[in-house]
Formats: sequence, structure tokens, C-alpha cells
Amino acid sequence: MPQEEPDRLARSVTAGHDCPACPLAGCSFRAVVAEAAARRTPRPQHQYAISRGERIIEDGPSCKRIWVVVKGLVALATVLPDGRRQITDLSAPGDVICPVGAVIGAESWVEALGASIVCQVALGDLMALNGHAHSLMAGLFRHTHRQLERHNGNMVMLGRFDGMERVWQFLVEITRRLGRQGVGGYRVDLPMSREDIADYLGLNSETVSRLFSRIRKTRLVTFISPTEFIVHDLAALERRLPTAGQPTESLFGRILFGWHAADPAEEAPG
Amino acid sequence: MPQEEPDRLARSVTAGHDCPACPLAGCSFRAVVAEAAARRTPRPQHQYAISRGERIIEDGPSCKRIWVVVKGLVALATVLPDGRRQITDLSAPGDVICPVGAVIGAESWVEALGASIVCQVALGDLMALNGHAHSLMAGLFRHTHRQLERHNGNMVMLGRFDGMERVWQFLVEITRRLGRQGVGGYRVDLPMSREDIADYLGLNSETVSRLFSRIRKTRLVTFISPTEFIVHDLAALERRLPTAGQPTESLFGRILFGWHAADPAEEAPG
DNA sequence: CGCGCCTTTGACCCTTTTCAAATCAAGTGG
DNA sequence: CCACTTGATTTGAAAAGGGTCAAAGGCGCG
Repeated sequence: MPQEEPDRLARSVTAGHDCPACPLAGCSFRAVVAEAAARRTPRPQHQYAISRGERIIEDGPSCKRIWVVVKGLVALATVLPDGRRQITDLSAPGDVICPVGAVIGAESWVEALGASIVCQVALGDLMALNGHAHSLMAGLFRHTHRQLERHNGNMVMLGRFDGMERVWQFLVEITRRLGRQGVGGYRVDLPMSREDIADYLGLNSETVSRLFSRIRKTRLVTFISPTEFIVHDLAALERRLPTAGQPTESLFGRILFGWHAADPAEEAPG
Repeated sequence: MPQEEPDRLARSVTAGHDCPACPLAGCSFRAVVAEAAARRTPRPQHQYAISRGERIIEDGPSCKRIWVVVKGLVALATVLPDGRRQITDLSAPGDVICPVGAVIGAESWVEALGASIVCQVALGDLMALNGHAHSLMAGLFRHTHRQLERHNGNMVMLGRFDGMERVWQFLVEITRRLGRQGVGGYRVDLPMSREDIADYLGLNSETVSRLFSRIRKTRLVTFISPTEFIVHDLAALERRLPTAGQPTESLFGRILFGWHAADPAEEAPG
């Protein structure tokens, strides 16, 4: 358990192989990384394999790198001195992880929840190549705003949802992000323990287990094993959410970076 | 109450007077706004006075403006269809408010908690003048990362602090941001009702009131009125926090924007 | 097979919520 | 200036929800 013996797990990431460009189709940073690769930057990024509990650690005090999750599931966790842990963000394949400030008196780090692969992008290399390239800025900005949106939703969940609502919310979110559509619905292979889920939802593991048992009785979800389940009707789950919807994308980036969508009202008089 | 009759409060901001540049000494955006003013932009910003409950509203679907709080206290609030409200961020004088994405099925807006003055900065004007000016980008980036850090701390609070810890945390935060040092300690004039505080802390107003009563008994804080109090010993309050510290500043911006501090390890080999 | 770890379930306790009533503060009008 | 109104705050009592502690059940692994 990370909160009991943090130091035992504080191993650095293990080196994998170089990759010429981020291989991930849905990667938010694909264009940026591809651009860096096209300019033949020396080792603009590496892939690293990290196993459950391992952390991504900066060697120095400043933030020189970002990471793109290629495979697995990675968490941003904050642990209080007394051991209480809160997972404040989950990153699935295609998501970008930027270093983010912590809270003095608490430890924050990025850790793998299951066997994962991350693609490391050296920010300095990209900066040196591109200067303050528009595409890099736009990518960072878009990513950061998505993160703000997720955080906004998570705060509403933590502050105002009861236990059952949190678990429905979690199942919907994780099914959208990790579910593979198949016969009988979405199949989800979830690399999180009950305690990880509890730490994400602001509950404890026994409560999560009890709530999962109640969900099992609804027959909307079939649990094959503690870490595998099938969602038969995602829409039925979504109807149980207090919000009944999914996060919107901020429009902020459009004016800054020219992200355009079909939006005739865009230039309406203000 | 916003959650009972939101429409009654949905008045647009009332126009104040033009201001040549953001007048606020500690404003994160002072440099940016001053730069725009120096280039004689036509009306790069206005000041608006907004009273309690009024919202800052975008006229169109896209985000064309940012605001700097000059006076008062402004909240980013999300309200669920059933009326539950969560305040996800507070902005005090000097803070920048950027539009941030909401959650479908819930309403999000920026509202004044007390009589406030905000300085509106038209992003488009700034962009047209500066292009993708380094200072604008740096300012936005720095602001956004501060917001991420606050959000991270708020999620830990909402997920893992009990009621008493949340109220101590709130008092420390609000005293740091709004307190004026005087005889007997910091005096704080707090433009929030018990319900506002509850919606920020993920509690309800009766619980907040009860917890305040318990704090009154410790004699560490004297409540002059429901919205005025004196913190006699801020350090004693800080010692009651589970974290015993304050947010750090992310170092991320340094490499991107050249924010430099005394940091010899900055270029240490990675 | 037995060990250790995770999960599930039960019983009980504590915190917070809910519902209700009383108190307090600020305006209003006589 | 004082009764009256209105809304916010405080306090009380009961109920609900989640946490804590403990025990039993599953599962993989040596």
C-alpha cells in the first residue's frame, strides 16, 4: 500500500525503448511529437514501462518533461502525512500528464495503477526545436483545459454526490474511457483495486465493495472478477447520474489557437 | 437562493467605466493589460461592478474575455439539476478568471458572492494586438497552473477531510487571501453566507454553523458578526490543518516561459 | 496444501444531514 | 423610537449514510 510504505515503491521509471513518434492514434500530442520527430530531434521522447505502484519521478526540482499514456492507467495521487490518499486524476491511453504543483505538507506524485506504458516527451527538446511553437502551446493549453474540466466535475462529485452516485459516475467514466464494445455491451478491464477506486471517489474500500454489491443486484453490470466487468446498457447507467451527461469541451482554445468547429454564432455581436 | 430561482439572478453585468489599465497592484495580468494599454488598443478592458448573486455571462458560445477581480469575492459555481450547488473556486482581488468548461446536465457560471468589481479584458483585442504574445501566454499559463493547484488541494479536502478540518482549512485560506493585519491578529470581512461556505466545503449550512460554534469555543477566532471575524493566531490555525502548509507554485512555467528563481539545480543532468 | 492478500459481508459507532424551532439582524412603516 | 416583517443564523432531536473493526470467503502462488 503506497500510504503505508511509500518509499518502498519510490523506484524510478524503468527505461524501455526509444520511439520515433508517439504511436498512439488518439494521442492529444501526436502532432507535436510527430513534428519534433520530423525535425530529427535527438531522443525527443522515450517509452517507459512502469508496473503497478511505480511512480514517475522528476530527477530535479523543475519540470522538464511531459508524458503521454500509451497503455494502462495512471493516477495523480496526493497523500497526507497521516496516510490518507486522494487520487485527483486518472490518465488513460492518449492522455497527457503535465507536472502539476502539489500541496506543502502532502506528497503528490504520478503512479501507475496497473502495468502501463508512458511515452516521455522532453519539453526542453521540443522548446529548443520549436521555440514557443504554436502547436505545442495549443496542445498544452487544450490538455490543461480538459484537466480543469475534469477537476471541476470531480469536485462536484466529491462535494455533492452520495456514495451510490459516485460509483455510478465512476462506472460510466471508466467505461467510456476503457470499455471495449462487444457482445452484451462494453467489457471493461479495470486495473484498480477497491482501495484505488475508494481513493478516487473519496470513500473507503469497504463502502465501495458494498456499493458494487448493490449495483450487481441491478443486473445492469456483470462483475466477472474484481477487476473485470461488463456494462450491458451504458445509457441506463448514464440515466442514473445526477448530471445525465458528459463533460463538454471548453471553447476557450478556439479564439486563442483557432480550433474551429461548426459554430455560426461564433462571431455573433457581443 | 441561486439554486431556487436562478433566472431571477441571471442579469448581465452592469457597465462601469473604462479603465486605461488594470489598477490592481497584485494583479497577475497587470503586465499584459498594461502592454495592451500602451499600444492604444481601443477599449481593451472595462471595469464592471457586480453585486451579490449577479453572474458574469458570455454573450456568445465562445470565450472571448477574461476577467480580473479588482474588489470583492467571486465564485465559480456548478449547480446540478436538482439544485445541489458546488463552488469549485473562489477568486479574490488580483485573481484572473478564465472561462472553463462545464458539465453537461449541470449549469456552471461565475457569480459574485459580495459586491465586487471585475476588470474585463477582451481576449480578442489582446490577441489582435499581440499575436500570440509571450507575456499573454505566460500569464494565462501561470494562472491556469495556479488554478490546477488549488483544484488539487480542494479535491483532497472534499474527498478526505472531515468537517472540522474543512472549516479550519477554509478559515486559513480566506484569512491568507482577504485578511488585513491589525491589532489582535488578522481581521477578515467575509462576503459569504453560511450556505456559500457550505457549498464551497461540500457540507450544508447547519453543519457549517455548528462547526463555527465549536471554533468559537477554542477562542482562536472571534466572530464579530456572521460575516466578520478576527484570527488571533494564524499559525495556530495552520497547525490544525492535516497538511500544515500552503500551496507551492508549479515550476512548470519556468522552462516554458523563463520564470526564473534561484535554483542552481535547474539544469542538473536528468 | 497452506499462506498471504484482496474482497466481501456483518455489526456497531460516529459524523453529518434532515427537519423543525428558536434566535438574531436589518429594514419598514407607524 | 418601537412593533412588525423578512431572511439568515443558530440550536436541537432524530435519522441516514458512511466509517471502523472484525470475521469469513476467494484467489493466486510458492
